[in-house]
Amino acid sequence: MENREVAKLLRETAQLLEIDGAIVGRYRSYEKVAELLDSLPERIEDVAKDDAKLKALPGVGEGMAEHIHEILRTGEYSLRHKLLKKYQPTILDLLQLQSLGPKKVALLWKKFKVATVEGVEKLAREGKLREVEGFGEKSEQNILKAADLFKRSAGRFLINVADEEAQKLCAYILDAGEAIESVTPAGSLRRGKETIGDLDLLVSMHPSRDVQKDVDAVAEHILRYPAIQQKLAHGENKASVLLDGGLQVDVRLLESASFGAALLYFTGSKEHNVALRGRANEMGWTLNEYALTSLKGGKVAARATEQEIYERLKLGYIEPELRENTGEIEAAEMGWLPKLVKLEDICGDLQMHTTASDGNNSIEEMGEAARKLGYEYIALTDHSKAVTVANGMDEKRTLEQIKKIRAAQQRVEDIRLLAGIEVDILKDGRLDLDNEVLAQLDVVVASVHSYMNQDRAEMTDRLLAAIENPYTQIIAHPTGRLVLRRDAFVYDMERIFDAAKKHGVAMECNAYPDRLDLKDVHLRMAKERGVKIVISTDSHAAKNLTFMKYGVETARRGWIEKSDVINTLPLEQFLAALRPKPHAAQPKAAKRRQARS
DNA sequence: GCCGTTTTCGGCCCGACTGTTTTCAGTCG
Repeated sequence: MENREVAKLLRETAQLLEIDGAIVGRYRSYEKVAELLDSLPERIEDVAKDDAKLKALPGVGEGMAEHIHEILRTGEYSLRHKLLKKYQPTILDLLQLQSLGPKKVALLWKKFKVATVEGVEKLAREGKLREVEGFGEKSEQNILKAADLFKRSAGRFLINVADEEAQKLCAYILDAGEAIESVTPAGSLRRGKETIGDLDLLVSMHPSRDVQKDVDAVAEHILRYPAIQQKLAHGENKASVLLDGGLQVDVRLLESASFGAALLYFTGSKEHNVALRGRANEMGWTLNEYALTSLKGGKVAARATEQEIYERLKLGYIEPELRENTGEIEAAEMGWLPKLVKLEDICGDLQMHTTASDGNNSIEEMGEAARKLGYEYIALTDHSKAVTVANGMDEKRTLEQIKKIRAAQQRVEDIRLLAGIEVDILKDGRLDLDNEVLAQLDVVVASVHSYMNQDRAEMTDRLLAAIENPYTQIIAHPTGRLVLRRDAFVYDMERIFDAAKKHGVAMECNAYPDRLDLKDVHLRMAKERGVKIVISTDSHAAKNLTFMKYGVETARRGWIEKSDVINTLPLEQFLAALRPKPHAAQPKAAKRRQARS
């Protein structure tokens, strides 16, 4: 059983317990363990084999360990099952509705025995909800809106979608005038998370004689943004709107004096903030979105920048991508924070497609676009023949493509065009092209595009075979997942990483926003096992080359440093870092040196 | 249900906003 499946059962149990009226601590303990599992790099199934190891996890005691054992043994958790029977399996849907939380869901159940979105919607339409204490006419309207949204969208967006909306809206807000100091996206977008639920924008206002007047003017300007579908809320210093695409945006207006505290608070993650506040308390401070202040006397210690708040908490500056409470606070305390890889460290892009298979641009066009991004080299890696839908190349066409790339090199200056391939890993782990052809390529990227539902053992063997093939240099999008659309392949990742390390095969962090594969926790695992990483865009058009930034952000979330990523190396060093080809002719100079000695 | 160099019982992060109230509970992030 996968960690997220176990986490889901525990999280749902927490929600059901809260509806059931359990005391706050009891359901919090389930939530905490669910959060832990979501970020745990090891498989909980493996951890649980050793009961002492399981109980050593923070928040897992005698009782919780027993529950986890039960879930792993039976695939279900009896308390969750019992509660779902007591209510209805659909009752959890109601919590998805804005303005409905566990207390109100419990009330609705008590009064109407209702447990479906449709049921609540009907009651709201008939004006019956207002009979319940705590509900009124306005609540009915809100629930009707929320039910509508629930039906229309799952509610999460790919990072590039949110990023593009954020850039447009930030530029618009800046037009409001001189009162604005800066507009900064916070939240999960700033942390580089693979999907974004809603957008948090912080608008910092210059100090002035009448800040409130400025704030009101800016808020009015924001509410006139043309792409607003619906206004959700509008308070003294906050506006929430729904954009046409369905993305919710929360804009907060604040004075520049407390910008650091606000940025820290609204960047999150929630778990990171909780831990920081706990640490603040222990040190005699209290931390909120306005400032770090002393518990006694309320004296402000820091608020203008994140740096000074971390400093007062005796921590190094923690990059937003690390703020998930998965060890970054301890690392910051010890001075062990990684020096994360940056976009400008990247010297080349190692996976992209041209019109030879399913890309939209020619070799030259890709080369020219990459040169403009300042790269020193790229690998052109079209598909191999097994991917017929993508017009994959057979041996003959691959050899022709190599010639075309060599010829294009004559016409494109200031960037090295490496002849590559994205060769398919067949069902049994063999590669889709003959060794004689693979031997002539500069870069061999291998990946899975078929039989994605193989069981754990088969898929493990298949990938192991591919890694053991002496021509494989990079495994692309290693888990095959599609963000929001398809789950990752199931295989023994630790064995795969160990094999990759042993054979010098690099694992890709695919920067394409629909993939982001390897993902953050797997990258961290790979790094810990000493596996080389490459970050590539998998571009199918020249304009996709800019997706690199999402790959870099994902790598940063995985604690990846420049030295972990081989395409941060200049060309010659990069080529030397790739797995050496079998029987590769030694350079003449090396041969002479050998002869002399 | 977990946890503890103040605690083995009593607390579990904190504040704004909303919509309901007429002083506040619930939701949200």
